[in-house]
Amino acid sequence: MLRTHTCGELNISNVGQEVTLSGWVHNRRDHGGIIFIDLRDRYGITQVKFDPSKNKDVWETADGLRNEWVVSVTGNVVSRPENTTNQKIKTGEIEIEVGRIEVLNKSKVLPFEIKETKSEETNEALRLKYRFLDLRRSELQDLLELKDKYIQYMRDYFHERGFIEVQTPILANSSPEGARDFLVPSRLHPGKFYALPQAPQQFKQLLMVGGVDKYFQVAPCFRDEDPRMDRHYGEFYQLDMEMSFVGQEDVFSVIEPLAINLTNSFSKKTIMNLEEDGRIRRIPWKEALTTYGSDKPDLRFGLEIKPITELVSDCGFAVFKGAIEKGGVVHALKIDGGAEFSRKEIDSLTEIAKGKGAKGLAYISIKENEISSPIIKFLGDGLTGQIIENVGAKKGDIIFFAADEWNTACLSLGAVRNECANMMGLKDKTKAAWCWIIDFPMYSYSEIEEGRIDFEHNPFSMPQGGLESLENKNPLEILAYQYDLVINGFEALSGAIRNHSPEIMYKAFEIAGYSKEEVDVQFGALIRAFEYGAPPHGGSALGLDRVLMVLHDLESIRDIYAFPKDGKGKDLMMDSPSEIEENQLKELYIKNIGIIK
RNA sequence: GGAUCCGUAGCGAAAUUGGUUAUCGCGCCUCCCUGUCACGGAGGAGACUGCCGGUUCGAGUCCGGUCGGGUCCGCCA
Repeated sequence: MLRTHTCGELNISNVGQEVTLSGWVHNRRDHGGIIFIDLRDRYGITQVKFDPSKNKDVWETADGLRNEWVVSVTGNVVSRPENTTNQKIKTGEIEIEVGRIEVLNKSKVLPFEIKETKSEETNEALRLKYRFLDLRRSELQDLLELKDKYIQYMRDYFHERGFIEVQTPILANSSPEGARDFLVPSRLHPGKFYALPQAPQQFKQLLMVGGVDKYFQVAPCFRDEDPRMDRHYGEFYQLDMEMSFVGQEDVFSVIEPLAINLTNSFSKKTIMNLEEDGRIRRIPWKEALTTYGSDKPDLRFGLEIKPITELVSDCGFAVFKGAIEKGGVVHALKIDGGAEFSRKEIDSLTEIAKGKGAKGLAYISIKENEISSPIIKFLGDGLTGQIIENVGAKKGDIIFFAADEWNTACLSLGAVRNECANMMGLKDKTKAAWCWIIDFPMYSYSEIEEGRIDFEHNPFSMPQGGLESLENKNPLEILAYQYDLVINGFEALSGAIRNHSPEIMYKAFEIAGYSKEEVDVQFGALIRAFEYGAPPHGGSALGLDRVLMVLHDLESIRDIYAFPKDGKGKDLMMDSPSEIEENQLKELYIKNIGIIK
């Protein structure tokens, strides 16, 4: 018998029973005579004691134990003497008087301490190399359990609503749009390759054509792009879903309660910012960019941006005037209490604005006794006063300005807004601010090729107004039934009502410069399927690792993977990626693997 | 591809800004200790200060390069 109970469950009601516990030696306290061991497993810690006067042999074994050895002990549960209970642990009222002990395995001295330390206090590369030790921390165990609970909740949620979970292929096709693919050489078809799916996008749409009208999947997705703090390298999971015969609001009505329930059930955050009817706020993409300078705004704080193009259209400041004459805009961002920013802080904000393409960062700082600004002399006192009044600034505030093309003005002030919130501590960790971003544009100008038009987000979305819009409107003004769900400045979910009509599909691609033949080659399966009675459909994909990270304020998305890759895409524990044998390549009909520098 | 920060015993940090033998806590080893729970006490081992080069009478400290790691930009339909 390796165990009859776990180390977390015994209490005063078990006194008198003989039990067997198995686990790791968490800590050992040797008093010369009596020895205490804290025995640990996933469920908790129980103190076991060894008294030399009662059982010398067992005591001698205990004398030789070291941290992280694995032992099994059998003994009686006894209540602790008065004044020796430990309130800090669940089992602190009792202890085990050991009658029999077996050492199940020994352990080398650990490369880092897991007892009484927080994971972030240890070098992360070392933690990742010894992930199996890091996982022994209750911190990480709790996160694995939490993730399990989220996934369980999601699965139940969708099943209750008539969805079925369907597995889509992992060996799929390379897709021309989007992220870099992971390629898998085919042995049966020399010279051809599979690709790991970046998302089950096309498969789930094909399921809709196949009559599976409510699909979901906890879906693995693979993208070969550089990682970030909120983006795990290579592989991640999405809660993917798709429904037939729905419009945008139908999808929202499935997702909204889920987002709200997950927040309330599993996180300590309070949801703020809901509409009066309890719905999550919907913000058109254009408004989000203008007002918050981002398509994933953090709405835990205000700091709204205001266009003042008309107010300053005739001013004497060449930078403002020049931008407006070229068709650009002037936006103003008031930071309450920002007049206290130092020169150095303003310089660093300027760098942030420049990083988003701004040429500089003009400001008006309203100090106690004076207005300090490098641009007042150009604006004049009168216009300065009007601007201050227009943006509602008061003593102690600072106003930042962006004068540029609309896009650059938005994004640069958005970055400044975000950094100011950091500097002023406005990102309240106890709050969760969800919002929908809707009405994404269908197209935008290509950044690669001057004058060319590209899909702004993805080619599968239905343009608002359908074929008529595509035929009659300026492509840059066509909106898509495309939406994101945002929490605290992070994109949690992305989705769309899809384009299910071959005719509209060809036209949409034609505008982005694809011929009918190219569409047939690259998206042949989908188009062909749509020719056989595709139902209208739409759905979404939620980045579940990222949502957990945000709702639980984790330092890194790596924390919620049992075995994460490091920031360079390596698994330090398994030492992958690794070199392979020559004959493995041969089997795949691949020769001359050389690195092109 | 670019920017930026970091690298000192097994782990976490310090070294008075270029000055003796590189310090402290935890961990490890030995001994003592019968009610602790981050037990306590005494002693001990353990470092080519990431690596290579330079400046200097003298470098953990300054400079150049390189390797490794974190974060950000690009990228992520």
